[in-house]
Amino acid sequence: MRTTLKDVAKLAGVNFTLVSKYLNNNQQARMTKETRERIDRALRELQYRPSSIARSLRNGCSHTVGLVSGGLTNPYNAHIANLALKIFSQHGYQLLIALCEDKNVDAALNSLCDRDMDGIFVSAGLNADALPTGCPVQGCDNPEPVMQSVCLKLDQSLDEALCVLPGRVIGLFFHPSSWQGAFLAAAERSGRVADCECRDLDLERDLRRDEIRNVCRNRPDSILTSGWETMQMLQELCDSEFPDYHPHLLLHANCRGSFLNAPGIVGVIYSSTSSLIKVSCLHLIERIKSKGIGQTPPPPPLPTCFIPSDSEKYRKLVATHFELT
Amino acid sequence: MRTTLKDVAKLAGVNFTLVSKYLNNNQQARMTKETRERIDRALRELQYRPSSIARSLRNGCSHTVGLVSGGLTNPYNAHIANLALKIFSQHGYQLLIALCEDKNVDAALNSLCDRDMDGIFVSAGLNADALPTGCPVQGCDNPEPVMQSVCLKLDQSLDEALCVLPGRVIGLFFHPSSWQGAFLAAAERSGRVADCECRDLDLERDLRRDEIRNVCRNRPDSILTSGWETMQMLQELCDSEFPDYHPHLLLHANCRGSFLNAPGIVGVIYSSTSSLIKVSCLHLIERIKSKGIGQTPPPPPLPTCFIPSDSEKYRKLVATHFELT
DNA sequence: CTGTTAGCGCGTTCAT
DNA sequence: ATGAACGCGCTAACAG
Repeated sequence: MRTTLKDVAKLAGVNFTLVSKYLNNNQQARMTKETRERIDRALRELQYRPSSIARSLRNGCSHTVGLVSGGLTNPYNAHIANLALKIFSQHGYQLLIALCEDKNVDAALNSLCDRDMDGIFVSAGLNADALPTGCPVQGCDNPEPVMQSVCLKLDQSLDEALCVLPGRVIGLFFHPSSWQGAFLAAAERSGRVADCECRDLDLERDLRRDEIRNVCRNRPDSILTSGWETMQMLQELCDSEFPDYHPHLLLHANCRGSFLNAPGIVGVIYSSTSSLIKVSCLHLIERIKSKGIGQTPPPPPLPTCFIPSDSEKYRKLVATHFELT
Repeated sequence: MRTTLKDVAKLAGVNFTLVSKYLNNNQQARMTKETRERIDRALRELQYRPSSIARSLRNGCSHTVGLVSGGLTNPYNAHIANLALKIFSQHGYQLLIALCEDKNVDAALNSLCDRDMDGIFVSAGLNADALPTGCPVQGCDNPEPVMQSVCLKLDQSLDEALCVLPGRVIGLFFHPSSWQGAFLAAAERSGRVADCECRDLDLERDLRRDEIRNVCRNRPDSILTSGWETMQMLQELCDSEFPDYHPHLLLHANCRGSFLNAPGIVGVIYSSTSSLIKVSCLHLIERIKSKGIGQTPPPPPLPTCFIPSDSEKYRKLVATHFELT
């Protein structure tokens, strides 16, 4: 049997609500020093642990947020989950992870709603059709209007990047993300719409590979990829199947490491996934706390920067072990 | 405001306990077909979602299990967490992950106990000093007596392995795991206690590296390592700092991949981490369900097998992309 | 300063 | 077949 407030109260010889007060109002709960001590002693003697469930029921919030994530076998997803876990726990929230198969976010979202979440965080690259009402849902780098998201501010970086990418350039991006829109807009600004093409990458490894192969067959002068995995695949493919094809490469680097030294890379657009996640998590916490009190204005997009491969900054980025940032 | 049973009942024109019955006793709740339909309609119209918190309070169990895990940035931990997530959710349990810094498992364990877990799963390589009472705690491959665990059955594999490892052999293992004990016992059986030495690996990358370097300085004829990361480090070190040192290598492979083709490897002791986790998770679920009814007998140790590098089996293991198994 | 009371949403008797 | 009452453990408003 579980030890409850009443057990503690009985042992201390007081009413159980007094114990409750002692627990919650520790500072300003004014009572005899003597009773305070008696309660304290009983508390320790019985090793009392408040029932978080009863508290949740009473207080109307569970201090739990859900995370919709792709498989943790993917290091990118794992990195995000790991960080979210830390941030939320630092702020007194527990994190419940709901894995979503393929892109079936709605099922995961629903399963979380059945569990009385205070809020839901949707990992990068995922998008839902409809949002279950009831608690704030926070996406990240998701420009679709379905849920609130902190996005990447890419315009300036892309303008600079396009200057060093000659000829026809194909952009390979995951969906949803800020990249598609920003890339097309940058193409417009630079007057190279005819040269710029955008393709969506699939989450599944094999399909992704196929798409990259298609691009190689197309032989654009430049390729702009999203993430280090895509870049690796691309280079493997070029080595094995297109040994005489050497496009100009630019990638979205949310990581550091010596692999950035690979030939053909003319630069990166750098952004820290950790920052993005952090800002997003904190904003979700804000939204949870201000529930009903007032709307929390969405945070500004996260700045990124273009780093050409012949710069000092780039050398620093390269001179480390591989790690997601 | 949240829609409750009472709201549904009001709309359906019945008492709210009837709705409850309809929801839980779905099969034997005998009522007029007509009321049944009315309830059903109201249920859908209001999009009613039962409060899992209230249910938990009432039923005395939260259908939640905790997972104490190291950082998900480590692919091994991520692999375990990912699998545990799937298994538990398949069986109707949600998983709450508590990250533990360094080896401070007790803190993580305690934080989980404050959250009314039905059970707690402690990831591989982690051990606690004392166990918080109140719910079953399940380790995995943890031979320490602190918590119940499914371990690896290594004796036969190690006997075979020792036959192909000449001279002085050093075993490098994480702690806690079945390896230390099994290795020493095998040394005893083979009459080579004097030749066999056991060293514990640290979780932190740099310290681990240092220890491996120490071993290389020692120049044993054979090295038995635990896991692919250790093997990689070892090979990197040999290449860069001990180019003329070429020990016989045997590793605990819980993975496949072409990297097993590395020179010096004379074989692996193969085991599937997935199987270990699966068995452990299912056993924890058993223990949770049989709470008080009767003790659940611990499952038998998980078999492993020795695969020499000149076998057909080995070739198959090697001929794939890297993946944890 | 301390005790009484009500109710969070739900499931389970026990009456009707 | 349906409804009333009770309690899971806790907090907050109100009395004494």
